[in-house]
This record gives sequence, C-alpha cells and structure tokens, in this order.
Amino acid sequence: MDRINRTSKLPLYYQLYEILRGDILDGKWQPGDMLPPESELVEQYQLSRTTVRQVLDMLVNESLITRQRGRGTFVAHPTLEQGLVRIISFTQDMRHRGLKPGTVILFSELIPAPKDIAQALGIEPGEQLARLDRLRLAEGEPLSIEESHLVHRYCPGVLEGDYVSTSLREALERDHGIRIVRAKQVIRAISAPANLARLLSIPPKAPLLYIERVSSSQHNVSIEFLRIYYRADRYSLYSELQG
Amino acid sequence: MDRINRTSKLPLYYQLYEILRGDILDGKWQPGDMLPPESELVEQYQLSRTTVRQVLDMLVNESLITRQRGRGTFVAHPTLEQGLVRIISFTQDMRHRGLKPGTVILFSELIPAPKDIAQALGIEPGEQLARLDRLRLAEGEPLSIEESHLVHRYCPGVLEGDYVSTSLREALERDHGIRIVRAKQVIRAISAPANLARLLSIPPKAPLLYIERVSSSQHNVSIEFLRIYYRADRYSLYSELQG
DNA sequence: TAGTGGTCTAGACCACAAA
DNA sequence: TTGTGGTCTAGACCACTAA
Repeated sequence: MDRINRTSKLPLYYQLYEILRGDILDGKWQPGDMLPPESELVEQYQLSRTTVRQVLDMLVNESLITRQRGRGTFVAHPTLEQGLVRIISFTQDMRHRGLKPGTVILFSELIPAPKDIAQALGIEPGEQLARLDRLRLAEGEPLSIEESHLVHRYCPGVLEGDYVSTSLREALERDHGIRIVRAKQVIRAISAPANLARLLSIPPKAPLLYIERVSSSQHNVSIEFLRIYYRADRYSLYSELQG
Repeated sequence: MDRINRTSKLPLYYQLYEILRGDILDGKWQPGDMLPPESELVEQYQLSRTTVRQVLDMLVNESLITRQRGRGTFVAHPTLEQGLVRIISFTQDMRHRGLKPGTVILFSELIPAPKDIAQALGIEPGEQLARLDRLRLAEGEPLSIEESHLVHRYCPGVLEGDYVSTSLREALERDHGIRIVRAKQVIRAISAPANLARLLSIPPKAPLLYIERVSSSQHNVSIEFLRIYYRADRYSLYSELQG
C-alpha cells in the first residue's frame, strides 16, 4: 500500500502525484474508470483538498485523467501522444502500447567519458561513467537497444543493481535521491550498423529510429546520456502539435 | 486599466488570466522582464494568493512565464526548439536552423481520396482532395518531400495558388478563412523508395525520417493529411521532455 | 436531494536568492 | 536580513449531475 511519508523531503503533493500516476500507468485503474472522489483522497491520504486538487490538476495537464463537475474524475483513454512530451519508462511505454516488456543486459561497466558525451553532460572528458546497455524486448521480440551513461559520481555503485527486473529510474530515486525531471532529446533516422542489426534481429542497414537524450535531475544537473535505437518496423512516435 | 469585475459570471482567476496573458502577448512586458511579485498582484487585484497563483500556474503551463524561487516571475523567452510541440512552417523552420529555404512543385492536382487517407481525415473515400507535392530545399540542396492532401470542399480552388513563393497556410487563411490550430502526427524511420531517393539525391534505401500528420482547423475539422519525408543525413527533430 | 468537482479565502511556514 | 516563490491547511460557498 502506497502511503505518504510525512518525514520525507519530497513534497506531499509530489508523493501523491507519483502514487496516482503510477497506479494509472500501471493499469491499476483502467481507462474510463472513476477515481476516488476528492473527498475520499483527502481522507485516505490525510491531505487538504487543495493539495489533492493540485495533484489532480497535474494529472489533467498530462491528459492522464479528466474531471467532470458533478460526475467525478476518470482515467483518460490513452491517446498514445505522450511519447514526446513526458518521460515515461520503457515498462510504462510498453504497457501503454499493450505489449509485454522484457530486458536483456548487454553490458554493465564503468568507463571513462568520451569527449562527445562529456560535452553533452557538461563534465570533464575521462570522468567515470556507469555504462549500462540493455536490449529491450516487446512480446519476447527485440524492439530496441538502450545505451545508458550515468555520471557515476552522483550515483556510486549504481551498476550493482539488477536492471532486468527493476527500473534504473527507481534505483536512482531510492538509492541516490535522484529524480529525473527533465530531458532534451534529438530524434534521427539511421541505418542499422551490423552489430546492432544482429542484436535486434534485423538485416544490416535496416532503418532505425535513433534518439539521443540528456536527462537532468531535480538539482538541475545533467545525470544521464542515453542512446536508444528502435527497430523502425516495430516502433513509432506520436505527438500533438498546436498552432 | 484592466480590472476584475466582481459581478461578472466569469471566474476571477479567468479574468486575471486574460489580463496577464494579454499584457504578455501584447508585449507590455518583454521576454526576461520581471512580473510584479505575487504579493503585489494580490494587492492590486484584491484577490487571494491562491487565486493569483492559480493564474500564474496556467501561464507557466503555457510557457509564457517562468518562476524562480527567491528571484521572481519572468516573461519567458520564446523557445525556438519546439519542433515537436508547435506547428511551424517550413520557411520558419529553415530560418530557425539558419538555412536558406527553397521549393520545387512536383505535383498539383485534384484526386479522389484513397481509403487510408479518407479514414485519417474522417471523410468518405473518393471525396475530392487537393494534392500538392513539393520538394523542399535547404541551401539549394534537397532536404525533404511534402505530400499535402487538403479536403477540397473546405478550400475550393486552392491549387490555383503559387506555392513556390507563398505558403499554403497563408493561402488557407487569406482565401478560405481557415487557420490550422492543431495537428496529430506519427514519426517513423523508413528506407527511401527508389523514386523518392532519386528526387532527394540520395542512394536508394537510405534512411528517411517520415512524418504523417493530420491537421485540424479552428472549427475542429480535419483539413489536411500530410506526409513528409526528410533526408536523415540532413534533418533531425529536437524535443524537451518533462518528468 | 446527495454527491461531485469548481472557485475562493486568509493564513501559516518553508526554501531559496540576493544584498 | 529581506523579499521572492513553494507548500500546505481548514474551511466556505457554488454549480452541475444523477437518482
């Protein structure tokens, strides 16, 4: 049972936000389901209505829920347009798309930062990085390869975790108090190099959707440089634009 | 002097929102300028701090202002890198990237709507579409191909325009009163088919960034189905994510 | 009528930035 | 130390929906 930790440094609203957001993304409530009324959340989590409403406002802004005066609060129907605005975990992404996620660790070691990555992260070349390469599966079939590079100084020992069954983001928060709150990314199309093609079970030079992402913590420092190679035949991105 | 009308049916927060938003968009405050502190807005408009903060939250969500604890509230600098949030024209995009734009018309005719496009636009298959294919150049070199399909009923005669030197969006607004205010898009990576490769001056099967976009007007009807093929070696997308 | 979300208030204490 | 925004509370009244 998720509860609010009154002694935590995290704001109460943020804790409730993570609880409710997690429940929705994990499918504990289904689209169209009614959430508990505000009064009940107030009671259950012992928070003021203002704080509860602050959280619900955030979820509305993310299009995760909708509210109807006089009726209630409901889980929104997924529009699959969130891939380009919100950071979501691979597991959550797969669940959104209705696919069973899987993970294979390819590489997990400390390395000195190459020049380009050091520059992207704003650190000195040669500083220690925790590099974690993972093959991601959907329905047992290769979908993508993620090459994560974490600034080791901020999360010493991070590679000791088991990242087949637990999420890197959870470990960062739990063990190091680091929340990833922002990221910048570039999206490209590339031809698959031979080694990646083999891992992804596709022909060499097949098209890949390629993402380079620099993520920052709540302290506003860059914490991770991530490369993702998606099989183009199995993955696409959605977004909504405004005029 | 804009004031809050206490007898209006409009909520107080909404009235203040319109006042502040108008002042920012009208340039009464310039990007980087500090807004009056919350305490002063409370005083000036005789509202509670909660209500004032509700309005500021809305403006933050629109990226019109930013807030810094201990420093103040500031008018945001318009961000250029919104390729995945804001609809911008090819010409604007090129200007942002510092490249000279160019256009070659490849095809311009009325066609009956194929089934897939009809479905995406929510019209009957066979309904008349104005199809306009354009090769886009940057610095005189091919960059992308755009295949535009407009629902002709909403903009009869649209193909008579000269879309080398004028923008399709301008013509829609000027001649048909149609503003494109919203769009949904899917982003993929593909291998270039032979005919596109030739037009884009790249080898067959070279990777392309492929976008399918359905745009809607201010009247909330789908008006355009657009396919864009970008040379992957010359074009990438940028986006910012939030946790 | 009962229950829901929408609006609004007055106040408190905290964390951070700048002087 | 002062002034800023960040978080949180307890309570009030209203508007809408559904029974």
